[in-house]
Amino acid sequence: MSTARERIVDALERVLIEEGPAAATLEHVAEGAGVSKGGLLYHFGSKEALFEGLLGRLTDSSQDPAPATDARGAITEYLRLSMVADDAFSTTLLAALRLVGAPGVDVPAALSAASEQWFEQVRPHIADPVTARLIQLVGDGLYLNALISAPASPHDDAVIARLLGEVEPH
Amino acid sequence: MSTARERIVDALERVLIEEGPAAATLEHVAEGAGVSKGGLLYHFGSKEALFEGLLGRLTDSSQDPAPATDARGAITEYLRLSMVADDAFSTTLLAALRLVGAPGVDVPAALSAASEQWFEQVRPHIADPVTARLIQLVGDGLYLNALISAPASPHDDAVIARLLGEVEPH
DNA sequence: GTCTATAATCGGATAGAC
DNA sequence: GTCTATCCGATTATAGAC
Repeated sequence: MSTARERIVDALERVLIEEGPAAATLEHVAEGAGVSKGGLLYHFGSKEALFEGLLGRLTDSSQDPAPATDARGAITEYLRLSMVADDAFSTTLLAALRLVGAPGVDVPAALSAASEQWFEQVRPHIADPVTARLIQLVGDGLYLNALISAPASPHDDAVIARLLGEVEPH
Repeated sequence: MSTARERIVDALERVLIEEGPAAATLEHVAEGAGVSKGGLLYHFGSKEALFEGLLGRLTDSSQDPAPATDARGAITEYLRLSMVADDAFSTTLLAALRLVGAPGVDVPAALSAASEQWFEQVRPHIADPVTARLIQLVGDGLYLNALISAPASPHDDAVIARLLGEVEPH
């Protein structure tokens, strides 16, 4: 059974992604979590603290250990998660992206650190640093597309295949 | 001399990028443009209309004709603008990115359309559609990095150089 | 730990003078 | 075209009961 704190952050993510930052009021988030505004404020003493709760989750889940496989597996998983963006980490990340510019919390710093941490799970598998950066940027590009709900391109799979070819030439 | 409407949208962009969406109140934007709240509301009848003013500018500037050069030149310019993000189009685009999720305006649709329009200036120079999509995704990745104020990687130049090599092999 | 008031502030929008 | 004054709803946060 999940704690009230977790349910509240879950609700915050949902509201941010589905209804936007303006809808992320204390009352509305509380309602989504099945508690009252007062109940929410017991767990998070202010709106700022609530947002920091989300950033804390972002930091935590970016440190989740990778299923540690071979290079192809790691890279495929990295890019495919950026593409479909339906796992826990992607959800938290996309929610945090909608918080960029919120007052009192340093969202960019948390996002930079988290995405860097997350990419550290693939980097060891790639010898060439330029190839590594290329793959990271493509992952970031896929997240930007998810942020603006852009449809996937029919060539995305081929792009991933080509990148895989670059780590295991010929 | 710029019109009042233009100065107001200029101020909106500045506030969105430097202080975030929450600071983009009618009064604060009006102050940045050197007019009163009432003055702003004469030009844009509501906050929604103000935001649509920004999206309109995004649509317009994404149709600016490219300086039409060769493939290398077009692609270099495309990626370098995404990287430094200090031109008019990038400023408008980064401001609009902070508006994602705002009520009453379809920011994702405007952003998708604009970024697609913008990329149309390079696509004709690239024969292979997979390479084209790869370059587009890298450009998007660079914009995401600009959105979260992430420092440029020392390998970004090499990434661009490699992509240029893919359109003119050997 | 969770709830129901209530206080205090802020933001969007209207009306009307100039 | 631009301003000031004002209204009204929404939102954050506090106080205190249960």
